[in-house]
Amino acid sequence: MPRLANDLKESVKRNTRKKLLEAATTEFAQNGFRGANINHISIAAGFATGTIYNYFPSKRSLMLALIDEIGAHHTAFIMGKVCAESQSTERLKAFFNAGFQYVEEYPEQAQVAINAVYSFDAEFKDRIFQAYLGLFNLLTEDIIGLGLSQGDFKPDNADTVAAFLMSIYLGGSSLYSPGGGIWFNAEKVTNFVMDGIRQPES
Amino acid sequence: MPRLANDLKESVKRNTRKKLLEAATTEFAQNGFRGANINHISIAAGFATGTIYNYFPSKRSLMLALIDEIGAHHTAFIMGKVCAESQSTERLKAFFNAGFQYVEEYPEQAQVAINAVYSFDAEFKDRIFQAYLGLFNLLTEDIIGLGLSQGDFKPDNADTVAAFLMSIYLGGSSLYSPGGGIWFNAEKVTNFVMDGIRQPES
Amino acid sequence: MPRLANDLKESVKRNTRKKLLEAATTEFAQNGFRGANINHISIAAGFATGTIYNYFPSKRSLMLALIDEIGAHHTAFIMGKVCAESQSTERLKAFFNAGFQYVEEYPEQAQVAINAVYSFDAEFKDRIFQAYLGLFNLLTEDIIGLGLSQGDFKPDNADTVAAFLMSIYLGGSSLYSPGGGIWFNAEKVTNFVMDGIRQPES
Amino acid sequence: MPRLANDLKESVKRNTRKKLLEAATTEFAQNGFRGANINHISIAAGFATGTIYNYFPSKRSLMLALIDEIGAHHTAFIMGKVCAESQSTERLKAFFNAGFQYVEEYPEQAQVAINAVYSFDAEFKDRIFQAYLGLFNLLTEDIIGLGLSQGDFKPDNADTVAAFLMSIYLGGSSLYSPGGGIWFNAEKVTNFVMDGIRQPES
DNA sequence: GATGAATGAGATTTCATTCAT
DNA sequence: CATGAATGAAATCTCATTCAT
Repeated sequence: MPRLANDLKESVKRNTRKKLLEAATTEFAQNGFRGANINHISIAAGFATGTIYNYFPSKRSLMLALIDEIGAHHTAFIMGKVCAESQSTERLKAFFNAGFQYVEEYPEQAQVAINAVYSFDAEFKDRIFQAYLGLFNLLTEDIIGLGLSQGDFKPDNADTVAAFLMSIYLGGSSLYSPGGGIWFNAEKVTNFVMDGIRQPES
Repeated sequence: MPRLANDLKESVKRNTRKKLLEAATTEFAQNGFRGANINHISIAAGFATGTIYNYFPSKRSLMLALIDEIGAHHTAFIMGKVCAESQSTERLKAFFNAGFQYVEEYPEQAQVAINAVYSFDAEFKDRIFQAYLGLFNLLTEDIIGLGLSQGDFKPDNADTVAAFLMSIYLGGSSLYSPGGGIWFNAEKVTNFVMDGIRQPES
Repeated sequence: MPRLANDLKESVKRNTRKKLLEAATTEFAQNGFRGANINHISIAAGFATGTIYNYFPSKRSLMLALIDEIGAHHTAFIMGKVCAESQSTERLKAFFNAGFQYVEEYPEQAQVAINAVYSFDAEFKDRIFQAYLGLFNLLTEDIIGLGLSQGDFKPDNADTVAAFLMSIYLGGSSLYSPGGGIWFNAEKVTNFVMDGIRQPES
Repeated sequence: MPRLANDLKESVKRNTRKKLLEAATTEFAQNGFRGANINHISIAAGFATGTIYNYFPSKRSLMLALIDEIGAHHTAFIMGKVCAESQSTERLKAFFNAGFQYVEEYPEQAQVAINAVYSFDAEFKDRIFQAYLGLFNLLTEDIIGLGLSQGDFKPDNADTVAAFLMSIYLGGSSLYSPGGGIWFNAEKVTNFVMDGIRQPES
């Protein structure tokens, strides 16, 4: 077979997979895993009902793939903005800024991620934690760890602080409702948090 | 019909309803609303499948009733401990203490409440916010408002602060896993929060 | 609950189960396991599609239950006629007579049993062998064993002869086609077989 | 187009068809007609899913072609060995010998043939009987007929005896399990049968 | 009021077949 | 002629709800 034909097919497949994942994001965000209808996803993506099974062997595996996809996307989004800063304080601010911005720009992806975190399904929970390990490490090492070593933050266990900050991010994101904005803005949250962890100037 | 017989009947009905709600709590906590099986609930409560429909016209209305029940219970539990204190700072501490204690003592109720908060179902979301209005008011008026008027807390919008504190409570509770305890304890959270909202002594 | 109401319900259930198994026999006989349609079975039995799942948790378990049922029925049918005779030769004749008679009277049950024997499904194969163990023992002990001890049959390994006779029965039954009768009759088969296993008179 | 190119094309097509039939044999043997997956067959044969439809218009027609193929092969295999003998008794022995040998050497082909015999599908049943007509005739005329005319066999209706022998062959073959050999060997079966049909020496 | 057998719409998944490249 | 992505009808199974007893 000619090289071009092969390339074309690969690109068609990539495109179809992308469309399916996009449609799945919307469906899962609106209806949750159990409420989502696989056939609707295929149709919404512009295909016949069966097509999705050429790409994902089951509804469950589609969800897992989506978790991976979103975790990577979300992490990369925040990581990019955080790493542009060099001061720990600025990085923390960037973390919440980028984090809340992600929720506003990609509300459906955020919703799916939250679904997974609060899922009754152990596999989903495991997978989402895996998918966000990079983000957790970013927080632990490149923000809190840096702040501790730079003397910007009060001495404390980095993991505990990270868990706390993640839960603040999670709690804040959960309260986001499209159109209504987030109840409290990133600036405020950052200031608040900074008050709690800042090393008092002596 | 004699008065006593009527009373007995009423008491039997109340008891049946209570058992059904208890079984529903467990089922909903473990499987979520969509995953819950109405017939299993009835059986687990010690009745036949149809019995539940003598008390609740539908699965949905059962869920709504459960949300009301849990909201009232949860609010009363925290309110009792908070109002035993008179200082705003102590009240705030009591809020987180009682709050996390509730999650540990009634993990299934807490799980159902969290499910409802993160539900895709607008009606559930509305209802849970209604059910927790009392708790929100407690926070806004009897803790933060008091702290502001007592000069313990930095001037700020009470609602925003309340939303922030609720989201911290929510985030913390969500991370609770039975046996593992809560990732960060009430004391730590309270201290942290206090650092953020305390009026600096002049 | 009154005793009578309970009895009534039990009898209703037994009746429903029986109707479902009857309909299943016809459907499986005509279409095989894979070709059979569970919904058609329920409808043919006079119920809604879901009813069958109140009695059998899956299509597979329905098949297994049917195999058990047919095996017991088939074995009892032949055993009754065989044990009415006391001479080994007469018993052998009765075996083929009753065996072919069963195929003619219950062609669908026979077809389902044959399906199971030739199934690609290891579980079905195992189960049908279990279900016919009694018949195999009847042949081995109460016919061949008896014939050997009575000196009617040529000395040989009883199990091997039993397997051979079973395969003759199976082969003969398989060739049965409704309306066309069996290609060769029981008398002929018995005589034939007798020639092969009879102890020559000295 | 040059002659040679045409020949080449023809040979390629024959080869492709052969590979497809081989893969189909394995798939049908393992999973039966309904359980077989057409796409798997194409892939297993080393082609794309669609290729099989360039050779067979449907799954059903593939099965029918396979039945023809196997019938012819099976018949030729046995016929060759039988016709090497001239005595009816030796031919009968050769029939069972070759028959059981075929089952051992070509277990998948044998399995497909047996499937077809016991199929619920009238068309498959008809076709397999057509495909084995030659073998049946061989038995009727060149073995039993010969035995009768040579005075080796007891007078009887040749067709009935043939049907009986076929059913013995079928029963024996069905009991074959790879590795375990056939429950009773050709020698034994032949002796057994000979006892039944031999003309007693006067 | 309690019972539990029956209901049937709806969901996931399979796979023979098509057809544009 | 080969390819393989796409198709969509059909099948199994679930379960909230009903209703006669």
